[in-house]
Amino acid sequence: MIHLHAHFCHYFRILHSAADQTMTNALEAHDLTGAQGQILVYLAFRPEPPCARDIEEAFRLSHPTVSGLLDRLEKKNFIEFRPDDRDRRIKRIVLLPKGRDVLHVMREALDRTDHLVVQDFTDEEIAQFTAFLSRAAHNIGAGCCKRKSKEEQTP
Amino acid sequence: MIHLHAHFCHYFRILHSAADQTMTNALEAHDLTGAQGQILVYLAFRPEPPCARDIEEAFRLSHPTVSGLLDRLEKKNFIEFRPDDRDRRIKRIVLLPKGRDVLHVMREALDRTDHLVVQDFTDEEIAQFTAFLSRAAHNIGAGCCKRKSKEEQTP
DNA sequence: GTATATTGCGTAGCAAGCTACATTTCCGGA
DNA sequence: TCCGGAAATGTAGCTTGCTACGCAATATAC
Repeated sequence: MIHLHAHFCHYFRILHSAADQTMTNALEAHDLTGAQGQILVYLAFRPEPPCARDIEEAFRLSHPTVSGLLDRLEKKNFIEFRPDDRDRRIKRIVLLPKGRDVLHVMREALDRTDHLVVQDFTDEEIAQFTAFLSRAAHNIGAGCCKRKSKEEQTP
Repeated sequence: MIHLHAHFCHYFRILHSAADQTMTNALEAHDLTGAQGQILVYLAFRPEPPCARDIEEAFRLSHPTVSGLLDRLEKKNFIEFRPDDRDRRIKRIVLLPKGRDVLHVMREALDRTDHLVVQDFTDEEIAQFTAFLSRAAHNIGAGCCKRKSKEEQTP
């Protein structure tokens, strides 16, 4: 197939779509999608239960998107919401045992997908590719966030 | 922001989402989205009006996705459908003047987005990054297509 | 202390991706 | 010729992404 359309956004869409489907297929048996699984991994990594806002920043997603993901995860009993003691606006998101049980499946799926992507890369090429992706993400993301992230507030 | 989630699928999602939004913002004044605009560019590049199936293969999209995109483009009069003389199953997709008029805007938006992504890359780094993306797309796409593409049929 | 701004979340409505299934048309083999 | 499989498209229904709006609670300014 000849691509005169080999712009970056073309590659990004194809890679995202294929990686996402690979993840989703791997998790199908557990009634999870790729996006939902990634949220669970994030929850496990956080020492304290985060709120929806934290997830929005970590994944650079809008809050209705995160809200929908969390609603579906709650309906399926992977997580639950817990009110915050100090701030009644906040709902803390708590990983439930059912969510914890699928973490290893998630991590395996992430690793296997990564491996598939760079299956014929040398270690050095993987490092270069990762560095390029990180720089590109920074380039395209710089200034796109409507709101400063909590860490870089300059009052 | 520290990312313990720096898996490839994480980068791919962020890059796709940001590139797509950049494109969509650039085209907002023309009542087009990024995905719709890319279809128009593809139509202009084809010597003969293609059918929906061709677009599905070129963009690696499912046919309901393409069907929806084309429906919206038709409603907005960027394209029209023309029946094929020989095969009554096929609807040829014809770029209308209104569609042709926005091509330069589209191409500029694509180029500007590309430039944004690699704004601090050297020419050699751009070439390497592109090569990596192409290899990754091949790696993750190999075998993912339910159907052989027309070119590589081995009867 | 009160008025205003900011923040966190909810919801409506849309686009774009998917699977699964149905329908029409074409093609090829018996 | 006819019948069954393949191919192109249509449609239903889901997830995931978005913007734009509204509301309640907190934080800040005066």
